[in-house]
Amino acid sequence: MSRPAGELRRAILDEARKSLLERGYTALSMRKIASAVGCTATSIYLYFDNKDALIHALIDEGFEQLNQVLTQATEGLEANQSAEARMRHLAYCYFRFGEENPEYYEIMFMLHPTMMERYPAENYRRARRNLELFAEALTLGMPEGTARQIAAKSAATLLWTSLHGCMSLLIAQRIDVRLDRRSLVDEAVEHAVSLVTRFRQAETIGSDPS
Amino acid sequence: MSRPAGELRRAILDEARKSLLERGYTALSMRKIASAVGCTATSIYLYFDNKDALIHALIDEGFEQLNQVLTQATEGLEANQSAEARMRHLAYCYFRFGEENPEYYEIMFMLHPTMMERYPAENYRRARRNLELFAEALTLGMPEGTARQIAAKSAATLLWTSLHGCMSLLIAQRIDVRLDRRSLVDEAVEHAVSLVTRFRQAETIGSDPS
DNA sequence: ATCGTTAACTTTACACTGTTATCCTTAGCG
DNA sequence: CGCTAAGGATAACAGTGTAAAGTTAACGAT
Repeated sequence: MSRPAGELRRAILDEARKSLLERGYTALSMRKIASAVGCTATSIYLYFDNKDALIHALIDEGFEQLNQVLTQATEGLEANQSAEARMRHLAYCYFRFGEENPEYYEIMFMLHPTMMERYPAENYRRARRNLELFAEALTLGMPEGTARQIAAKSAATLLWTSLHGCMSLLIAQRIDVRLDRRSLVDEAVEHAVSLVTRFRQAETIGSDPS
Repeated sequence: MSRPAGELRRAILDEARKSLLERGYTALSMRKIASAVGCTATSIYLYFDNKDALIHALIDEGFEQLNQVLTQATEGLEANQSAEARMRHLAYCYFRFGEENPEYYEIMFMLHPTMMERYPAENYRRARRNLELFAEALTLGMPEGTARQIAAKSAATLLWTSLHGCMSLLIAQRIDVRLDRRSLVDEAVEHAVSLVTRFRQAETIGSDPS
C-alpha cells in the first residue's frame, strides 16, 4: 500500500488535473480522485488541507502556464515594435490561453470568492505579474516615473478587465452563438489596443506639454 | 398547515430572495429555505422543478429589474443628447445595478454554465433586450439598415463584455484593493464610450463615403 | 531483540446536500 | 357518502467535504 514518499501527492495532483480538464471543476470530488489513484478520500488530506487547497494548487499551475505564455510573448517580439503591436500580441496570447485552457481559466479567474478566501495572499503575486506585463507594454519606450507607473497599473487593470469580460463570457457560453466568435475576439483585442493609444496620448499631454 | 393556494410558492420565492441577498447563492439550500418558510424541502418541488428552476426564477426577477433600470435610463434622457452621453448614462446605470445588487448580478451573469443548462431559452429574450438598448444607443440618430443593425449588435456585445469584465471582477473581489474602485469604474465607462465614437466613425466612413 | 516513534494510510462517522418515491390528509364536488 | 385531486409530510437514496480515531509498517535507539 505504502508508496515512495510524496508519490501519492503527485498522483493526486495529476488525477485532479486530469479530472479538471476532462470533466470540469464542478465534477471534482475528493472521493472520485481518491478512488482513481487508489486511496481513500481522507488520505488526500495528508497532502492538502482541504479541497480548496487542492484546487489552489491547480490554480498555481495555471498561473505558471499563463505567465510563461505571456513572458514568452513579450520576449519573442522585436524591440522596435510599437506599444500597440506589443499589446495586440499580448492580448491575443491571453485569449489563446483562455481558449486552449478554458478549465484552467475558469478556476483561475471565474471561481466563486468563497473558494478563494483561503487562497494564500502571496500566490496572488504571480497573478499580478501578468498585469505588470500589460503595464510594461503600456509604457513601452516612455520615461519612467512613479506617477506614470501607477497610472499604467490602473490602465493595465482596466485593460485586463476588458479582455476578461469577453473571455469569461465566451467560456460561460453567454455570447449569442449567432455572432462570430473570432471576430468578437478580434474586436475585443482592438478595443484593448485602442486603450493603449488613449493612454499614451493622455500621458504625453499630461507630462510633456510641449 | 394548508395555506391559500399559491401562497407557499410566493413565500418560498421571497425566502429564497432574502437568503440570496443576505448570504449569497452558495448558501441557498432547499432545506434551509423550507425550514424558514415552515414546510419541508420536498414541498418546494411542488412549485419548482428543482433547485436550478428556483434560482432561474430569481434570475428572471433580476433581469426584470435591470431591464427597468436601463429602459428608465434611456427614457429619462433628453432627445438631443449625443450617442456618447446616452451610452455613458447607460453604462453608469449598468454599473450601479451591479454594485447595488451584486447577488443578483452574480446569479444573472456569473453562474456556472451547468446551472444554466436547463434555463428556458425563451427567458434569454429579456437578457437580449438589454443588449438591444446598448445597440440603440450606438446607432442613435443614424439611418437604419440591416447591415448596421448587425454591426451594432456585435459592437453592443463587445461593449457589454467590457463592462461585465470590470463589474464581475469587482464583485468577485479580484481587483487590487489599492486601486480606487470608483475611478476604475469611471475609466471603464469612458473606455466603453470611446467604443461608441469608434463605431460611429467606422460606420459613417463605411456607408457614407463623402 | 524489544521498545518507542513516526509516517502513511484506512475506517468510521458526522453533518450536510439535492432529489425521488411513497404515503397521508384534507378540501371540493357530484 | 364516496371519489378525486391538491397540498403537503416521511423516509430514503446517493452523494458531498471533512474530522477523529484506529491501523500498519518502517526505523532508530536502547
